[in-house]
Amino acid sequence: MQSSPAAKRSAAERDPERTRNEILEVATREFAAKGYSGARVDDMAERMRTTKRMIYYYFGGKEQLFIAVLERAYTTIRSAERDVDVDGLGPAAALRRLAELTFDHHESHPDFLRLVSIENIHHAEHIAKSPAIAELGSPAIDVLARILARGRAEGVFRRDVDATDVHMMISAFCVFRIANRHTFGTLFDRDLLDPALRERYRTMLGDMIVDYMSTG
Amino acid sequence: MQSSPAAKRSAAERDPERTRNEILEVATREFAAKGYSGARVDDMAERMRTTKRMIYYYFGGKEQLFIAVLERAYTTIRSAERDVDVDGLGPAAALRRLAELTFDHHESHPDFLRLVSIENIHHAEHIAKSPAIAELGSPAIDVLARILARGRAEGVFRRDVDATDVHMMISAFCVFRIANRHTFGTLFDRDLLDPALRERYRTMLGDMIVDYMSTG
Amino acid sequence: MQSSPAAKRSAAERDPERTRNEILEVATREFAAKGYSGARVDDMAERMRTTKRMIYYYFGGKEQLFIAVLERAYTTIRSAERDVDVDGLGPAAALRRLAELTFDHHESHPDFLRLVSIENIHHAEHIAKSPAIAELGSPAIDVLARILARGRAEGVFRRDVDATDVHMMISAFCVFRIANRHTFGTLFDRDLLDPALRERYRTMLGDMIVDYMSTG
Amino acid sequence: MQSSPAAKRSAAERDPERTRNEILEVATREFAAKGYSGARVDDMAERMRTTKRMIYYYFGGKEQLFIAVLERAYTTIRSAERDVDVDGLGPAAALRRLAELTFDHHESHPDFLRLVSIENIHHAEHIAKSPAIAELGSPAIDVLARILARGRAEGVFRRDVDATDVHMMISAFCVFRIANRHTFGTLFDRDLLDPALRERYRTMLGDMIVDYMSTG
DNA sequence: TATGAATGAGCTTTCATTCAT
DNA sequence: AATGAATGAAAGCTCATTCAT
Repeated sequence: MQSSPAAKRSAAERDPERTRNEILEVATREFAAKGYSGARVDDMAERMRTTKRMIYYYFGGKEQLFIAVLERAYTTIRSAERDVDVDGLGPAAALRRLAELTFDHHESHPDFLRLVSIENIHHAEHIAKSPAIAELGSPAIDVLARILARGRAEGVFRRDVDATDVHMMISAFCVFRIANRHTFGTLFDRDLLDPALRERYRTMLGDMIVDYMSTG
Repeated sequence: MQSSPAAKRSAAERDPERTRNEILEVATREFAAKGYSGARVDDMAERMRTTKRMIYYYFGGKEQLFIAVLERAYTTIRSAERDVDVDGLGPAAALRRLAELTFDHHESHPDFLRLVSIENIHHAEHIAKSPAIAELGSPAIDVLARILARGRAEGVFRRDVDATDVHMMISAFCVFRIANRHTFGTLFDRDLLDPALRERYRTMLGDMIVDYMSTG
Repeated sequence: MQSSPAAKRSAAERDPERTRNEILEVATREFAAKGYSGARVDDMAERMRTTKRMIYYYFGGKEQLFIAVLERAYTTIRSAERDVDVDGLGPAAALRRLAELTFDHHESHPDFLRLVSIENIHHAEHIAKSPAIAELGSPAIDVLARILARGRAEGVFRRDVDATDVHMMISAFCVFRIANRHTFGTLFDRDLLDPALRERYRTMLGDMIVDYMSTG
Repeated sequence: MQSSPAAKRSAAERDPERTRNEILEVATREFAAKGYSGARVDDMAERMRTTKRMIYYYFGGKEQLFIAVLERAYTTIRSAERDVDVDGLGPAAALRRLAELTFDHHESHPDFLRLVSIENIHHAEHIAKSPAIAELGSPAIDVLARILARGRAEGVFRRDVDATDVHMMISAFCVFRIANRHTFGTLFDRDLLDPALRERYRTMLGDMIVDYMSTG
């Protein structure tokens, strides 16, 4: 039932940090691929150098493991948001740059959005249990708020929308492309992630958000 | 040992169509609430007037039941799309009307979008198995194509985008509001489905799509 | 791990009542032998004609099974108590007869007292969850109360003790002999259940209780 | 992952005797509370200043720890029995005094009797493995034998019973009150350990044993 | 004398499904 | 057209214990 531990290098060579990380990596893939309920602890174990027992040793259980996976995923995107540099740009260009950052991050982290979808299916009950995620804040919204203020001051942005709503609009576009890829592709015969279409959608996003902010 | 079927009215009073429908209704709620893997055939049975055995009798198994649930949900929305009337309206107003139809339908059918999210988690493998869903076509895109052609002919729409992409843009906004409600609400402390915000988001959607089409 | 069900006669030949009873019988032996925590559902299953799965089908879980086992055991002894006939006897003889009934029942139902000991280790939490056990009442105490009243009326019993305390005194003697058999035997080198000593202890019990009631 | 031992004072400050004692104390409580099989080595460790590893270091395993716990408990009661002073008393008073010693000891050491019950559930297999416990002898029976001899010589005790049986009779009463407290309380709605009833039961015990010995 | 990290074996329970009429 | 009883297979999790220093 369980692959012989003899066949695995002895417990990740007693490097706890590495073991922990390997578990998180494998778990991220498994949860993203099959959802929270569909994911199998046994299947994860089979793809690790450790045994299933270690998952419980390090994380306590399937649910806590899922929470840890979410924490890692959110930490990564929040960190990317924090690093965005829009200082030298005008409001419109800055807005476009920020939107593209979201676009790019989601494209290069397809597992992240799957986890978010899964978490929504479960009514966000797991992130609610993670103080760590709440503490990450929302750098994107902070940056956005500053861009919007500048744009309004300069008369470039004529809409009076708050940063959270603009963030929602950007996210909606980026998230849909990834999260609804499969049904959309099947029903409308268009692969939203076709590399040939990438630039088109990236530009469309920037245009959409800049047009919206500039009109009114 | 299963709850006494004697307590349940004998097999939906021998009305097969009604029994089938009740199963679908209960199953829709259960799948939407817990996902495909998280849904429990036993739990569904407990909420029915029939027994679990009937689910197998009528549908064959959990997967076929899920496919039937998806078919019903897609049939409903396609039918709403087919009924939209934009004939007397100018291109911009028609575009807005169509977007609002999607907005309204998703808001009044929250289970539908949950099912779509779930189906995406499962790589759309179930709708791929349903010829019925493919046969429904995509009325919204057909209507949209006609609106866009008219708009371009009248010089109102200056963007050269195809109907599928515009449909994607509209859907992205509407879907995100519902499907990502829980994580968004938890992380940014804003309930996207707050009735007090409904008109704001509905208008924002129309503005967004019309602005985008009119600029360029 | 699990003995092939093919080797077992098909599901107790579809006789639910019989299957239920067999499970209870095997479970009584296993719980009595190893305690609640020490008992293994797997071990029970191996001694049955059914599979482990049936235990969950019929009883729901290990705890509910234990409760059902207790219910059966208490039902049996209460029934024996209800059947005692002391009508033609004088108070002292009746008292002795009742004490001997308890003595005999405990001796012929060694599992019962082990279950009671186990239940006490668990703070009686399981019988507290069983309305069925509470409803059995305590026939022994009712009978005893009548004997004591008669004895006092006739001047035979001079102690003013209530029935519950007399019942306790009788039970203490009978229970100890069975429940503490092992430690007592090991420490004092006397097997309290040695058949050769049976009459001696049975008489000792009657003498003890009659002497106590008659003095004062 | 185990609670940081850094949070615990380093190994009981390098006082082996103290560490050993703390382990025994915590283990006594845990075993008494949950039984041998129900007790958890992990739970004990959590209540100690040392780590779980030390249990194995000092005692070897769960079973040896339980044996050590029993040894400590039996040593304590045997010591109390050895200290009883009945020299200036007449046989009846001495007998009563000895019975009360047992009554008092059991009342003030509730864990002891729980351990004895638990050990009986396990067929006394652990004390059988402990030469130390056998070597403790049975002071109570020795004292009792002398009292009985005196009583018979003086014509006060007319029953011809041996000391072991009298000890059994006394123990039965005292043990039942503690060991069967929970089921008795639940079933007959009487808390045998209610402080208000203490004197009543203590007197009842003395009367019972003296009456019995004096009659015949 | 002490200890942080790791773990094999086995536990209770669950789940979609089928048997037999 | 319908159903009560049963179930194989596997899931998540726990437990006393040992490894390696």
